[in-house]
Amino acid sequence: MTGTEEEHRRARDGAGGDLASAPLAQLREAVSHATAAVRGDGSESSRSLRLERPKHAGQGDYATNAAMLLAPALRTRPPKIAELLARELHQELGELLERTEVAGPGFLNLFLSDAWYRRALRDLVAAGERFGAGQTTAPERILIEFVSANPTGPLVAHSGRHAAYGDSLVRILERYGHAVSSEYYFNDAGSQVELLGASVKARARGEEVPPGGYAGEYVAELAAVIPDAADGDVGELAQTAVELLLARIKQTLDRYGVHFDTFFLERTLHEGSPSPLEVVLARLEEAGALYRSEGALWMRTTAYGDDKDRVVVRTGGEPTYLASDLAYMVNKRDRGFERQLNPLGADHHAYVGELKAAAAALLGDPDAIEVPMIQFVHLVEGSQRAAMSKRKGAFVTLDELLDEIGVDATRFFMLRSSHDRTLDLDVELARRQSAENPVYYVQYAHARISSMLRRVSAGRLEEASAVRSDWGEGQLDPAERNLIKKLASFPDELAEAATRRAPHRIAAYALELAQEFTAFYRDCRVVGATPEPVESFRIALSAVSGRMIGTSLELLGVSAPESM
RNA sequence: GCCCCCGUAGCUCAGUCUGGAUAGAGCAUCGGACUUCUAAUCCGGUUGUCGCAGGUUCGAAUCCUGCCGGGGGCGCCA
Repeated sequence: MTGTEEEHRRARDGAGGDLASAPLAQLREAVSHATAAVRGDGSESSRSLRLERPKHAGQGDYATNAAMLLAPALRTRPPKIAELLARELHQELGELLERTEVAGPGFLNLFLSDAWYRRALRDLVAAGERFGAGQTTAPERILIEFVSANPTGPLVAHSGRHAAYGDSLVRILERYGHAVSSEYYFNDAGSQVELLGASVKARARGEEVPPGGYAGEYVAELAAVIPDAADGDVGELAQTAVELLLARIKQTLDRYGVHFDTFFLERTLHEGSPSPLEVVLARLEEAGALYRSEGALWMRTTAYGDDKDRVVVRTGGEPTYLASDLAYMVNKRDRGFERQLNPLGADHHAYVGELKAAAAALLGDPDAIEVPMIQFVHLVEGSQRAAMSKRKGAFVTLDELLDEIGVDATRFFMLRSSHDRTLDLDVELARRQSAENPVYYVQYAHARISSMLRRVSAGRLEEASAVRSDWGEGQLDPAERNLIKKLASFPDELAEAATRRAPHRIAAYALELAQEFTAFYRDCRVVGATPEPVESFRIALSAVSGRMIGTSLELLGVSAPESM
């Protein structure tokens, strides 16, 4: 299957390999060929064969560990094998490879010629917007459901991490080549919503909210806004309150730049006869996955890998959250999504086992659903931990956070560290020293490129950005080479971010790219550089850099200003 | 008690999945650079028991085991 896809891809992009991931793909292919030649058979190269960027200067532009991997099979010392690889690579790459060097325990360090760099930039220009896009060899239809905060209050700061993570992942997965749809599961049924209605009514009457009810200031506001709340029916009050809160949540998300393809109402899983919920329970019943105990209906999730069985219908006849999720899971699959992503807060981690078991039972594969754990955000005020708990309504809303530090800084901070790590966000620092935020550094690099290119005439820019190879013969500056290498690594970074569901990789990349560009800007005159081919080369390099910084920021949902 | 995540520079974090060479950024701090291709920038200095201890390996921040510390969770809440 992937074989024919691969062939198709080659046919489409020509013999030079996939343009969208060139030029590193070409280099990797050359190493792969050389490895096969040295091994003496035509077999596929080892998956762990790597082409990496050495950490230290003087160790080449790229290095491969291929010799060390081949050593056991060939029963030869790695340095010896590296020599053989070097010979093959020189033959394959010709003038593109300046020299090689065997080093350390058996690394083969590759020093690429300026011809290779010029060709790399030419490929980057030719790939244009497609660079790094559509790399996956196995496109999937993916539904990612995220935030899904209960409509019982405004979004809190922590939801901002979920929203930024999910939205960025949508963008990353789409660019990687998947068909992605985003969804907000809106829990508008059940006891929590009922309780909200009761809380609103109590507030309208000037009474204390019921035990376990919602005491936040927004409840009083709702009570004031809804007509006749003091005498209203609790169920109707709840619906009205939920609608108002949903509108507010949507408004916040909109401001945050997060857009959902669908808002899915839980209520619909309970409507109709038989309802989707009843259908899925009947199906599980038939499969012998349900049993009755202590007055409740249980699902035998332990038969599907969970560590304990779970209640699906309570003693009182009310379905649990899991029951709705079972029906929801089937609904998603019936809409054609073969993979479901469902990032959850770390406080829900105990729920993962149930979801995996449900996927095993209903979708035939526990991995049809993935549940990335989003760790908490601690808002810090200087050295004090700000109150993030929902207790007594004392929390920081996402809107308040956006008021404080802005959309771009919030999104960047939320995304720049790994989602499975707790995040300390110092609001005071972000507010007071916003000019030193990394996000501004990246944006500034983008604005600077835009400004610089505005000085170049349209014709000149077009000419420089056309695919050409007459960029001169002079020696490139190290900063130019480093910048090109950073640009060339984008497809790998995108692949990493997509397959690991890790948007923070893109944030790190954006920062590194901005740094490399700034170093280039410092060391190399662009506009007015002489001779003409050098200026042309540098204009093209700047234009590609600007586009890649813009693309990276777009994947994060952060704006890329033309001027600052 | 059991389960999950985390522990890397004074602070905030990359790097861990897939072991590789002298462990990286930003902030902070000290010194320097604005007649500029935008100084929201740049240059230079300082900064490490990769929580601890074993193990596997030619090689461990990375893999395995145990422990310590922080956070979260543990049948009819979501």
